Amino acid sequence: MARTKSYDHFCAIARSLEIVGEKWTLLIVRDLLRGPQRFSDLRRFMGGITPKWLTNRLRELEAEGIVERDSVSGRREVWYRLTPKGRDLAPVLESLTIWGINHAMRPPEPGEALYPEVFLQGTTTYLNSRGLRLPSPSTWVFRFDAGSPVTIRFDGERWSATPGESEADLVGATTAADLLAFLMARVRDRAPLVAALHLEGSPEALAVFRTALVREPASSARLPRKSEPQSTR
Amino acid sequence: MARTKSYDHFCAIARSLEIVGEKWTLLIVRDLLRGPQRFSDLRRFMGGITPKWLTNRLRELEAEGIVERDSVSGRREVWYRLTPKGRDLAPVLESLTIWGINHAMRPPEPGEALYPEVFLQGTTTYLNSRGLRLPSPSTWVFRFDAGSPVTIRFDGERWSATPGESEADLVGATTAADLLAFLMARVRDRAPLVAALHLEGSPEALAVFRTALVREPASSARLPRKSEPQSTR
DNA sequence: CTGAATCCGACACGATACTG
DNA sequence: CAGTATCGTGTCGGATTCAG
Repeated sequence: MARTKSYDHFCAIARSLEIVGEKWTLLIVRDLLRGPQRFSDLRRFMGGITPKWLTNRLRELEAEGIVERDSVSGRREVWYRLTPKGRDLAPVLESLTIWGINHAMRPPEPGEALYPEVFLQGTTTYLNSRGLRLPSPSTWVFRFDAGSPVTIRFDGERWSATPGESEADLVGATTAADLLAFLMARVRDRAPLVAALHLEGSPEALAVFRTALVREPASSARLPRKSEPQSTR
Repeated sequence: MARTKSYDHFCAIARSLEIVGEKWTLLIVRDLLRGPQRFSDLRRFMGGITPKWLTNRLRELEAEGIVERDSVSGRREVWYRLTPKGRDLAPVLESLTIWGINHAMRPPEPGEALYPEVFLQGTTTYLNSRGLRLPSPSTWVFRFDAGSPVTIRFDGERWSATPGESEADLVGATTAADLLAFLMARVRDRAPLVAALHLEGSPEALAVFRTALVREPASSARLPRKSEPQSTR
């Protein structure tokens, strides 16, 4: 990209980083992996990016053939979407997600932007990396007090999170903070946190959810126990 | 890291990039993945990094628990090596390598740093991603007019490149540029480039090499043909 | 209200020289 | 060999403004 971002080094990693290694670039790709987005969607999800830099990054990504602009004729909105070259960055973002969850996560700080679309995308990536499976394909929808719903799907093989609502086996109604608290807790600490998700669905679907994600405390083990700070999903 | 590198965003990717997203950081990890290195080794492989920034990055990586310093007592040398947390970054570098080879590589430019250790590391990552296999485990050593030899190994499952020399089925003696020209050529254009590798080994080992990496031109197809610029390994 | 452009200050980084 | 020191430039954040 810019001259100072060049490494002058014959190496695929260096070349890749010259293209996608600048600030914000990979976060833009992360958001576009969920589907096309408008300028203001991107701006919102990105927390503090200034419009100037969002514009710059989008132009650079366009010039590199990673992003395409769609202006819907008649409307003033501009939609940005990934090209196949951009979609091929998914493994990079997945490996960064897995490393981050294993080595760099801490509970959200007060002022931090917290979007279910974003952290559920990370959650499903992590579930895939851990090989968690359900006995059968399942679809769960989470609705939030503020913000759009998200659909989590296990297709029998892999997990995915997509924005919006689909026909679901299970529907939860909660807040971003409560869902995150549930996900960041160790499986054996989750039982008291399930209630806040307000899950609704068939008894079978509820059982599938709890079996996979919650370890019920043995009733004889109700004594308070030293809890480690480290979370284990 | 620095305040301006913070994203204030609850997202594993953002967190990871705050730690390893600054310039040079991932290239340092790339080099340390081949094994412990001294300050000056790192400086050499990195092309143009200034000592000040190499020091900065190493200190930050140390503070993050990604790199450890080893001062051999009595000697002035300092060896840097990865911690397990640092080694866990390997998938990130592999996915960047694969994306870069598929979407961002071009022939080396005149002034560009060109190290066999580095591009053979990328080559084996790419071979693994393509699933190329040999009929049996094999070890190939390449010696260079300038620079240290590199051992390429296929263990029956995966490829790896390690610095130094081991007992080998096949030994090549060549230059970095000639080996790179061979690797970047399409399989069907490689036959005339093999000679420059000066391979020595049993006829069986040579046959394994050529079968896997070279497509011999049919003698009836010797007519010149339009060549595409795109390389296919 | 969306999708930008502009000016300014902070600091990340590069180039060069020098030290224990 | 393994760093420091100094100084210039480019990248980025913050605030404001502008056009459709």
